[in-house]
Amino acid sequence: MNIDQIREKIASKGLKITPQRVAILEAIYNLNNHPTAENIADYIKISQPNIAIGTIYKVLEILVKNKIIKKVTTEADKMRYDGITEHHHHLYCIECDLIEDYFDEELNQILEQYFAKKKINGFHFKNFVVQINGTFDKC
Amino acid sequence: MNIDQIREKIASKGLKITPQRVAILEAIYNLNNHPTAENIADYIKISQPNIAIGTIYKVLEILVKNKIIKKVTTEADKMRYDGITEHHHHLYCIECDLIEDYFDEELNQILEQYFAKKKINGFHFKNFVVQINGTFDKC
DNA sequence: CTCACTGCAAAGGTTTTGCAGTGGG
DNA sequence: CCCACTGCAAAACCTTTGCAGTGAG
Repeated sequence: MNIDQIREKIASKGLKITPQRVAILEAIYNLNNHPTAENIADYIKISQPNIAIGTIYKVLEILVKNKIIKKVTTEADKMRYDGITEHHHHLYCIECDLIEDYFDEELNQILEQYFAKKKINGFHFKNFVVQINGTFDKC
Repeated sequence: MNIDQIREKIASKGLKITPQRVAILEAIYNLNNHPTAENIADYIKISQPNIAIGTIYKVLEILVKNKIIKKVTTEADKMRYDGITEHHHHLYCIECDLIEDYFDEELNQILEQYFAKKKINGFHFKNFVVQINGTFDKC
C-alpha cells in the first residue's frame, strides 16, 4: 500500500486528507502487527513530531467508523488496530501479547456452510471471527 | 449454582472463603451476562455495602488465575467476566453491547477436526473461540 | 495465632473532551 | 473562505497498588 493508495482510501470515504491521517494509516499498514495507539505514536514521531496523542485517538476513531481499519481486542486492556478489512482470523499468543493474521479459505468455507444451515434463535447472523489461541515458536 | 457449590468451588482451589469472594462469584453466575467489574459492584452493593472496588478487581484477578472464571473482551474497552469455563462461543451484538453464550457440539467438532489436520507454521495450537457477530431481535 | 485478604485512598495508564487556532477542499 | 481537523491540556475513566487493619482457617 503506497502513499497514493492511502490518500485515495481516505478520500474515498469523503474524509479530508491530512498529513496526520496519512501518517497514521501508513503506520498501521507498515507496522502490520495490530499496533496500539502508542505504537503508532512512536512510529510516526519522526514524520509528525508535533502530533498530539488526542489527535491519534480521534483519527483512529474516524478510521474505524469509516471501516478503513478495525479494532482488535485482547485480554490485555489496550485497544489495538488492524488495517486488514478482508475476512481473516487471528492467532493469539497466550504467553506474550503477539497477534498474527490467519487467512484460510477452507476455514471460511467450513464455517460459512455451518452458519448457513444453522439457525440461531432470536439472532441475525452477520459474520464470524475465530480466535485461535496457542503459542508461537518464536516466543 | 447455589451458595454451597460456590463455596466449594472457591475452596477446591485452596482459596479462603470470604463473604466478598462468594458474593462476587454469585453475582457473576446470577447476572449471567458477562458483567463488568462495575456491574458486579452494583449487584452486590446490597449484601456487601462496604466492599471496595479495589477488592473486586483483586478477587476477579484471583478467580481468573484459578480458572474459576474467564475474561471476555469486546470492542468497548471495559473488561468483562464469564463464569462458564466449559468450551463455548459468544454471540456479539454489533449494535448494543450484549454478549450471549453459544454452545454447539457440532461446531466444536467441525473446528477440532479442522485444526487437527491443519498445520499452522511456527504456532502451537491450544484452542479456539468463535466470535459470532450479528444483532439480537430483542435489541 | 498467623498470614492471606479487605478497605481505603492514592496513583497509574489509557482514552476522551473542550476549545482556540489552523489548513484542506 | 469555511468548516473540519489539529494541538494542547485537562479531565474522565478503568484498573492497579501500597499499606494498615481484619478475619478465615
